[in-house]
Amino acid sequence: EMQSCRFTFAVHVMAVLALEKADCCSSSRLAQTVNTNPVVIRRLLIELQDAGLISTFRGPHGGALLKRKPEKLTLREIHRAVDHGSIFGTHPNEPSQECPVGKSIGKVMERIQDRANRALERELEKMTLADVLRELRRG
Amino acid sequence: EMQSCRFTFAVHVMAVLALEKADCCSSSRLAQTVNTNPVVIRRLLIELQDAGLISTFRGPHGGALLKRKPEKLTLREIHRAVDHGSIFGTHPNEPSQECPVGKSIGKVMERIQDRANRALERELEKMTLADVLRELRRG
DNA sequence: TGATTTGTAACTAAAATGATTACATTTGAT
DNA sequence: ATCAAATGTAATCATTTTAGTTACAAATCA
Repeated sequence: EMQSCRFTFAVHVMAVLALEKADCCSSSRLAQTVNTNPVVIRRLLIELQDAGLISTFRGPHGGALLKRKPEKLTLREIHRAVDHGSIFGTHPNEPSQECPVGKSIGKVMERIQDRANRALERELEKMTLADVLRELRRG
Repeated sequence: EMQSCRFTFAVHVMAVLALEKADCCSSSRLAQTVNTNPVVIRRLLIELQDAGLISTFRGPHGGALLKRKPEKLTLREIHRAVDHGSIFGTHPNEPSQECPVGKSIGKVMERIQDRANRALERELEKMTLADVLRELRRG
């Protein structure tokens, strides 16, 4: 099903930034550890910055900095920053309005989506970036 | 992000089958209400059948039949039948093994995935096809 | 002034996804 | 037996999504 690695990339990047602490980390260095292109990283950093999770700086010794303690940063926040949209897709073509199911399934699926999304976010909210660092240390 | 409408299609189809009760429903009729091609529906029906949720029959007056009471059929079962895979994608290219984060991030993300998936399934398990029918009736 | 880095646009390549066509197979009715 | 209706299934197409890439202007600091 849906396969975007944006959230995975974002968690990876945030973990590196957390380890660097006060040292700016350039998109090139981040791209190296993630093994992708710096522009892909920069696009991600912009969204993390818009969400208030990091700051970025231009010029020599520029790069990205974590704005908050890892203990106070949940995976839900990272997820919301980079992964909009919802878990399932909706009907690409409008279903038949003559059929009682087709007529109302849209609204019903919307509610199911909401519940599923909230359940996902509740779970992600239980995990912090500090938890990720802890597990990384354990290998 | 990920956008497959297979789960939405499946819930739609199952709701129609539930309303039809003992009458077989052909892939063409289902395709009409979903507004897609019969083959798309047939491929879906095969997976629902493999999961034991419906039976299909060939020949004239053939089609699909619900195998279980809607009250005893959770959305989780429908989801598992048609939507394998996981919520987020993983690194498309192996991250740098020199970086402590790159080295272990795979395992860590796997655990996060597991937790997220389980949370999603727990929520879907709380909803039955009968609940969907009830909401459809309310409009 | 020059080196370094972000921000951003434009484009490419690959993968995923639904839609479509075609046809063999099964089944039931006449 | 034959015919019509339906599934099962392979092959292909078109669209969309996604990551990756190139290029360059803008900012920043030494």
